[in-house]
Order: sequence, then C-alpha cells, then structure tokens
Amino acid sequence: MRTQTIVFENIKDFNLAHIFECGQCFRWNPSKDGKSYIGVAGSYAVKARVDKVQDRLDFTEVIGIGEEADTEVCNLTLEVTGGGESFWADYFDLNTNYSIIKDSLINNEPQISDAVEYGRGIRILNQDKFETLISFIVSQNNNIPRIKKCIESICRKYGESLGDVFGEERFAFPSVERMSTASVQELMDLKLGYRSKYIVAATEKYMNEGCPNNYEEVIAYPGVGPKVANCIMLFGLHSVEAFPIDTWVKQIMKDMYSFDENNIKGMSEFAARKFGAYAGYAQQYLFYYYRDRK
DNA sequence: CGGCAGGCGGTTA
DNA sequence: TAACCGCCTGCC
Repeated sequence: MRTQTIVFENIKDFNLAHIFECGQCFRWNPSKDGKSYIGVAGSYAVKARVDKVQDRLDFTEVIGIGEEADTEVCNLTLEVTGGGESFWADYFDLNTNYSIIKDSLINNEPQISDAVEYGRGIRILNQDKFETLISFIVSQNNNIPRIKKCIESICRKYGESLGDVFGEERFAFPSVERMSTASVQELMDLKLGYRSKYIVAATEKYMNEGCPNNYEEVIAYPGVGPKVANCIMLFGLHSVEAFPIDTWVKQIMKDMYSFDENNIKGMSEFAARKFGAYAGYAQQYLFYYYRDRK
C-alpha cells in the first residue's frame, strides 16, 4: 500500500521508546532498522522516526529508537497510510506542553524527579476508545507479550486488512460492528481464555449504549474492574487525572511511600492529593521507570 | 512441576 | 467490606 509522509518539526519532550514501552498501547513494535517504530493507529498503519535537530538548521541526524532526542528539539517523521496532520498531532498529543506538566509534578513531589527524568519523552496517546476498552479487558491477569499477541489475533480475524505495509500485512482494530460478529467460542479459539465472554458482552454493551463517558460507565462494563477502568479512562478517554494501580504501581507505592500493598484506596487518595490533575502522567513516569529497572 | 503476569467476578464471613 | 478463590494461557 502507498504511504505518505508527514513531518512535525521542532518537538520537545518526545521519545518513541518511552511512548511505546510505557504500557499504554499494544500495537507498536520496533522496526528492524533500529531507528523506527511500526504500528497501527485507528485504521492506519504508520512508521515513526525521530531526527535530532542540530545547531545548524539545515542538518538533522536520524537517531536510533532508544537514543535520546527528547529534551532536545527534534523532528518527528511519519510514513502513514492515511489520516491527516491533525489526526496524527492529536494521536501523539503534540499540542500538549509536557515541560509544564513535568515541572509541576516535580515541584509538588521532588521524589518523582528521577522517574520523570527517566521517562521524559513519554506522551499519553489519544487512542480509539473501543479499541482501548477491549484491549485493556484482554490485559487483565495477563502479560504484555501475550496481550499483544491476543490483540493481533483479534485484528487479524475481525479487522480490516490494510494490505502489505512496511513488509507485512497489517490489520486495523475491528469496528464495533465487526467485533459484534465474534462468538465466545471463536475468541476461545484465539486463546483469549476466560476474557472471551467479557469481550463478547462488552462489545454488545458498546453496540447498544455507545461510548462510556465517565468512570462509573466504564467500570460498569463486564470484565472491567478498578484497574482496567482507570486504564481506559487514562488511555482511551484521555482523563489524565486517572491513576491506574497495577501490580507494579503497588510495588512502587510500597517502596516509595511505605504503603501496604492491599491499601489501594489509600494509594488512590494519595495520588489524587499529590499529583492532582496530572496523576495519570505521574503514573506513566513511575511505571516506566520502575518496570525498566526490574 | 508450581508460580506468576499490567485482575475480575462471585462467594463467604 | 474485606478476604479469598477460580480462571485461560504461556513462560520460566
């Protein structure tokens, strides 16, 4: 399939590895060239690359995906099968000033500064709501490689083919309508396990009621508890005050603030008080920092 | 083999 | 309301 190129210039606080490895998305992977990530967002395939902008305005250097161009000014180059500039600017949250967010977090809680520095190129993506709902139902009691495999299987079976892009066939995440054709047995065959019935029921509910708009509506979905609901709020609805508490965050809160690991309520209240409207960003910096150190 | 991985839903006390 | 338990699967 043909692609077009979109370039966003002079971006700060942006690092592909930080963005794609901080637990918010499941459909991006490093490309073999070591300088790009390839993914699918919405119904578009995309290859993303970052160039570091040097002192001379006419010279840029393509850097590897693990390298640092995030506190420096950089350019983001996207090869995409569709979507306009505004779609991709929104997807990558390019109109948000992360320097302000990071300064605010560190001022209110100096103990978080190492984590913020470590994940300083993180962006909270604006992902499709239905995809986020189903993906995080799949994520429960599950590990990342298998979550990615499960979601890829769903896309392959029910999603629209995007044709051969960047070396292999890519598939969009299925629409609600297409997903509603799936049976529990079919999903079991895709190795989704006991989450299969949740996915069928959640798709049905979404078909009937439309997109959930707040935490109470999200957690009312089958297979969605507090942790998954907060992930959907943060990653799907972009409610950046949401603070998902998973097994990693429990460990972090125990280590940093001596919380009992069962005291979820206490951790939530602490996060709301300490990080306020930016709790979701704090969660991402902390999660990425601690998980990478294990 | 048991334990565990970005939990949830149902049951029990 | 808190504590416990079973659950699909894959990997170590």
